[in-house]
Amino acid sequence: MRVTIADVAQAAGVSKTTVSRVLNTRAEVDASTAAKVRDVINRMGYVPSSGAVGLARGSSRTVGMLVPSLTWPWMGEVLQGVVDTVEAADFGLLLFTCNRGTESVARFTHQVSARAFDGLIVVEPENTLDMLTALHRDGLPVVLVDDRGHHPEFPSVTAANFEGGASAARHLLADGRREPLVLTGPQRFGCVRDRLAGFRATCAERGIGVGLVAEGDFTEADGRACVRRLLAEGREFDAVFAHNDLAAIGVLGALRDVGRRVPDDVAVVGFDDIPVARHTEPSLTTVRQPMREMGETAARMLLARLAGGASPTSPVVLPTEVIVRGSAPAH
Amino acid sequence: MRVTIADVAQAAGVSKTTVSRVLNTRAEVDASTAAKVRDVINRMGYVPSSGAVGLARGSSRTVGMLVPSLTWPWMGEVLQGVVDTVEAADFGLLLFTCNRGTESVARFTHQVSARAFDGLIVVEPENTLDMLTALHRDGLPVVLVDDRGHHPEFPSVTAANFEGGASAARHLLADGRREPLVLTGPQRFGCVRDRLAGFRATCAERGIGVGLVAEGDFTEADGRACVRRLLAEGREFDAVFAHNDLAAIGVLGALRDVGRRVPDDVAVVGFDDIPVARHTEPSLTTVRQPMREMGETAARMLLARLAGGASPTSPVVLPTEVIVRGSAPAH
DNA sequence: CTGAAAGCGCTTACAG
DNA sequence: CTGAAAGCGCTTACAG
Repeated sequence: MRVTIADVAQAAGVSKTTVSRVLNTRAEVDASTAAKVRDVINRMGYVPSSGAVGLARGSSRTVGMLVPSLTWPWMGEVLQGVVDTVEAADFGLLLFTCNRGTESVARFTHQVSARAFDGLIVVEPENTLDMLTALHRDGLPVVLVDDRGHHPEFPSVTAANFEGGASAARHLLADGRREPLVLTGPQRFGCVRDRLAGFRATCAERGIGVGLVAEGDFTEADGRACVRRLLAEGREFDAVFAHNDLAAIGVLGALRDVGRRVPDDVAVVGFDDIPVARHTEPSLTTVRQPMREMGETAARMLLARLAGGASPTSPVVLPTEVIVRGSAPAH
Repeated sequence: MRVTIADVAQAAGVSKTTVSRVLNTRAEVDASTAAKVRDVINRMGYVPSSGAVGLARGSSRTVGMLVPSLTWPWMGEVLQGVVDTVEAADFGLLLFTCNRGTESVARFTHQVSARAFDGLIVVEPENTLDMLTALHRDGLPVVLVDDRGHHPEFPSVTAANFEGGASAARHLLADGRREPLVLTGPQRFGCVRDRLAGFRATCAERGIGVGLVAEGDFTEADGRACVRRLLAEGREFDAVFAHNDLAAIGVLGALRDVGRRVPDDVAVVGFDDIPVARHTEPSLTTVRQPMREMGETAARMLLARLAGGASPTSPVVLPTEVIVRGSAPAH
């Protein structure tokens, strides 16, 4: 059978209390006693049961992570950032998705109440916000990785959306573009409004109006359809700022279909810098969101909170960066 | 404070034993007693502590998953398949990576010994195989999602690599191609040898020799370099079968660079069907691996094993499928 | 510096 | 059908 703290105690000729103390490196233990115990521990290959420790201490050294979907193009980077940070702190990561609606949410809340983890990282909690608010008020530490909404109730990390939009505008204007189309995401998202506002503000500074703004839904199909429709209506533009890369890919497709050259006739800038971006034809210039860093930051914030620290009351904003590729080269 | 089984027992006027029995839907409980207890449970919002249950029962209703990296293009699909299956069975999923070498491995083994989970799913365990073998012999149920090696010791799920290679050959031959180049992955991987063997066997059946085989390393850069080098050496081919999509993308790039037209001059078939494949120029014909289904299958196998069932002794092989796109159209 | 005992919140023989 | 008690493997006052 597996070796327990009692086995170690017996083999070392001390009490379980003493073994526990050397395990938790309490100062009070005599050096030679500690050495002896450590020796036995190593010899027997003893590792404390995480379940028992958790029960006794009332915490599990585990954080939960709730994501809407694991197959979104940028999710892997966020996850990797979180996992790296959490593992480095010797915490476990319990992963949940809520892609199957009510059932998943119910299952998830259950896990929460079961105290399976000490704190929670949530990525874009669109349908789960009410539940999260309740849990948070109930004492569960929560950190959001979230660009979509503004949720002052939670500590959160987000990308510099306003500045990202502004940098897209600067890039296009520097290239001499004067008639931009902005293809936004759903305008109910905070990130969308911020990206648009940043783009507009910069254009306004330079005396350029943004006449053409279309609301999309972040999908490739929609990006393609939208550009087709506008061209069919006779609208003209020499640049497109799409609010995410998938939509930008749809834009590239539509432009190719109708024979407009990118970037000669129309320059295209996306947002996100998902892995596909470097492989489109032409490759996609885009405003990069530092997804991995966002995951790392969220995890660090949560761990700090669990260690007793305070959480920032305003969102932590990470910088974006224009990645220049073929679809909108430098001037 | 949080409500415990003792609180429920007291409020319902029964013993903890009885509460536990209705919790675990044992038959012996009187119907009206059970109803009363259930009522109290709902009213108090009681959920058993997973840690305490785990300790008492000796199992955690949690499975672990160990992956080499979370940012590989197809990992999200595997993960999603595993998570969906595991969640549906009311198990938790503890996620680990071993991308930081020895340190991560050590940390991970520690978690295992701590009995943080009941069983383990491992994706492509290149450096961790010795450790896994030890754990498995020690009684930890393990299932592999693994195309790279052949590990008879473990239950595993894999894609039909031989047949996948054969189908790539059939597709290219049907299109009239007669001089294929095969750009393999590292030949120490079982999947690579199988894909190559399947391709060769089908060509041989049709009387076509495979004169040109190059060993690559699965990266885009290598795929590009390899094709460049072969062309510079004056080698000719009218088709490329790359053993993964990333390498195939490199191939497309190299061919474009030197002005060869795809698919007119050279047809290209990849392997995997990662998300990028539909967005390359031309879009990539590829042999699809059913990543999500592989994740689901592995999870189901592990859960069955944890429920006391036996595991299949030979690998479970899931079918591949040729996804026809622009780089190698149907004849 | 060290240990006996209680406690964390459950489950499970065992007895009735 | 129901409950008192022991036990799962730890930690932590408390006493010495």
